[in-house]
Amino acid sequence: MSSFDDSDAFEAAAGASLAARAMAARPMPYMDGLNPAQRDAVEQVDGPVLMLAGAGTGKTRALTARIAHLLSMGHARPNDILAVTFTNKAAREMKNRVGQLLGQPAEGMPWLGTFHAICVKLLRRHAEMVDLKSNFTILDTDDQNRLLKQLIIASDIDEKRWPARALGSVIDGWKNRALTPDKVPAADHGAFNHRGVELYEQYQTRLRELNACDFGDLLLHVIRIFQENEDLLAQYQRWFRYILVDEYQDTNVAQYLWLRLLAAGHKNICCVGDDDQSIYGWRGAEVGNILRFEKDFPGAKVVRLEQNYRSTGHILAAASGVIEGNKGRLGKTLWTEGEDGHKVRLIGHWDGDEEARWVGEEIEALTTGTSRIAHGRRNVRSTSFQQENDRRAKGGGDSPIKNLNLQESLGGSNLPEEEKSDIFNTFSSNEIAILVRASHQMRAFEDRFLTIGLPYRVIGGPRFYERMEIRDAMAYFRVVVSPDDDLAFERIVNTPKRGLGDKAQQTVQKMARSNGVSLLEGARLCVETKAIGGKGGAALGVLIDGITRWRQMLQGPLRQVGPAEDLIQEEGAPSGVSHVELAEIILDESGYTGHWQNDKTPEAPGRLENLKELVKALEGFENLQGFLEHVSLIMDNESDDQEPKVTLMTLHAAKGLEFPAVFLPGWEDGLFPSQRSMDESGLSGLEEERRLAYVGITRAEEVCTISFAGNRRVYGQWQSQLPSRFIDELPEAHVEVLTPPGLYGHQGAMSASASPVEQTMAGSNLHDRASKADVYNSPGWRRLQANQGQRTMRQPSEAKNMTIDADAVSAFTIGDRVFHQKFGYGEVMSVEGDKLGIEFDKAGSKHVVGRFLVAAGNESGGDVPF
DNA sequence: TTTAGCATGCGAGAT
DNA sequence: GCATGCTAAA
Repeated sequence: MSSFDDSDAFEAAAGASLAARAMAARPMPYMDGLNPAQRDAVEQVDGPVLMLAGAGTGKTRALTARIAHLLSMGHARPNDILAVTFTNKAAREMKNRVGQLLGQPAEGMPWLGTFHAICVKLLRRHAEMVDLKSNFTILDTDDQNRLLKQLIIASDIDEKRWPARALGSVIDGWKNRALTPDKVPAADHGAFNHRGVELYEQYQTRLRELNACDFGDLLLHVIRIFQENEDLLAQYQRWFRYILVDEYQDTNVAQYLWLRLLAAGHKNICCVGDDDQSIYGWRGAEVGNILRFEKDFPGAKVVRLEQNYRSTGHILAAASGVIEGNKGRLGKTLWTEGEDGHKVRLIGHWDGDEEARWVGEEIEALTTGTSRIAHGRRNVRSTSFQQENDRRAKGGGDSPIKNLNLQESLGGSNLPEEEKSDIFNTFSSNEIAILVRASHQMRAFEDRFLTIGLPYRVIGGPRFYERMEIRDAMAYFRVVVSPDDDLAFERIVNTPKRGLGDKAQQTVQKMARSNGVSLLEGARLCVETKAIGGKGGAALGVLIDGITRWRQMLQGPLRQVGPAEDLIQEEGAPSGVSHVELAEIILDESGYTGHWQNDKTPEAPGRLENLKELVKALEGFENLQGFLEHVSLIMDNESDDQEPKVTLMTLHAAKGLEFPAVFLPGWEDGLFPSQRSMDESGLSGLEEERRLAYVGITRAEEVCTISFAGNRRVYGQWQSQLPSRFIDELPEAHVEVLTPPGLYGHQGAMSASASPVEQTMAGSNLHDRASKADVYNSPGWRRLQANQGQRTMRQPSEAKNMTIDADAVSAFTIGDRVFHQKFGYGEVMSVEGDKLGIEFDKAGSKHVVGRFLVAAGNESGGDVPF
């Protein structure tokens, strides 16, 4: 515990000078430019405060100003403040911005972080109170699933019918609700074929044996420690004199309990959030927490931030119109001093491909200034964009893995000068985002953008550390650092392939179990006793020798991993090998790098690239132990490429972001709102979807374009779609209905038979929906319907075939110059069916599927269907 | 033991 | 439509 006291003293000193500096310059400079509501939220220092911050109302600004205020007015020292966020990104951003307000980096805020990071810190100190050692490992979802799978199989349950993932989410659900196995209510006992609770219990036992915990445990263990040790809790209550919580609407029951315990004494808790942006119910968030705040904390002051600095009047009005459909809101009305701007644009398409094609064309129009919208674009909006850019330019962040996140996810910071100069006449690609409900919707857009050569980036998907190669590499590091890490050993023992299949691995398991040793030791015994012989045994022997050798190369006398701040690198490592070099050696000598070098699949170069990045990331750490300590909590996936690109992501991923131009495709009932959401959660599911719609619209600063398609392929099957009910809820006065020019009727008649699908499009449904809402009386809407009425001839499947034909491989012959999104320019060397052999200028020779290629230097022809 | 070929089933995804 | 995971063959 001594390190705790020491670091506090140090941090207090640092904080005092922070505050002094800020004060010396001018009293309360952080208040500059705050509106009255924001000031209110900043100045109400004591007692419970709920800051209801609508989208784009300067929430982070107010929150960081509040921290600056607490510090510089002497209410608190940096280590007196507990500030929790959900994501590392948010924590980083808050740190940076507090630092900026105070004129120097806010290094000394030890308790600003995510719920999980703070819990890790607490739990390392008090691990023994919950039967863990302070060097416990944190399992991620993947580890968790493998462990659960073992338990399921051991219990003689059919893993096919009852997959580990399902059990994992059941258990996570319980942990989100702070339910330990003994507290699971009877109503839930049927879960997982009535074996859920029993398996949950076994799982917890295994975790304790492995000296490990999962993400949920981080919170639950800390809660238990607090509940069982009044004195300790009281101590922390005194230490954390001021508590701030970001995105309070996303807290789950466990987080709520955790906060309530800590705030119980002084009640100086300031929660910031927006009930209208609660979109994470499916992962345990309880909107109820924010709705109940005033009951939970009697006498709470509620401040509403309603002045919006982001979006135009029409966009705000459209968003407000939609969200008003929800019941049980705390209620806010966003307003702006800015212009009304453009109305929200609405457009219908024949099918998903046409929607993607139209969006692609519209983006080209926006970026080249040929769109009507782009003309006369004024220099008004960009306060927020500008601020964001400034912040990023200064930023860099204090993250120890800088290399991986030089830029925030959108990469907007370092536009070349010429881009900046005309940014206000047209839109840069960086300023445009396409936000989809489900990630599979992205495919159509990716295909289209690759075809027309429009640069795009996808946000989301697997994070860096979730990638196979990263997890493999980390497993190697883990085995070297802690030889007892059986889960890691299992992962790497036959990766790359060493001829050690199920049977050999079972032999190792048995050997380890009967001797009561780790798998690594068990494997050693297997080799020594020739229990595993032949080729496999030899390879295993090589691996074990390698691990032993690498272990000796670890710097200094091996110390078990403790709290990160206790890890002090010792000078003059005996081996003379830095941990970065060691990492390279491990990956090389294990054959792992070679494995990917020999791999001919198109992903292999990317994976090698990722491994390089991983090694680079190590530079930011003192040693391997320190790296592993932090990595499961903080690695993220942000690339540092500078080229302006359109952003493609899910609505969920877009929360908290903003873009001058936003496309919201796929507004069709069943897709959005999602059928599954409504089936599972009924009205509350629908309301969450509606909040998602609200989040989507409010991401847009200037131009918001909603679209839907009449036909869509769902799991390979064509389905006719109805426009989303949320479209009916858009207030007419703020919507402009577009008809895509030249989109319809260019195909020519083919067959007169009208399928049910086409009748839907042509006939009553669209029309009924429109007239029922009595919204779309504009000429554009009528024209749209009329045009659709004429088009009774084209099968969706035929449309698709035509697209394929036009895109087809045969478009390329040997000798053609081509472009590939990932590998760049190259020349066609061979053609085999849909696979093309390409000699790339930079990336060497590869086999690529034809549809990922674009004819180079031929943008206008050949590659564009129709 | 590995891998090729077929059956299966599908949401959003921080920590 | 495609990724995942199993069974059959090499």
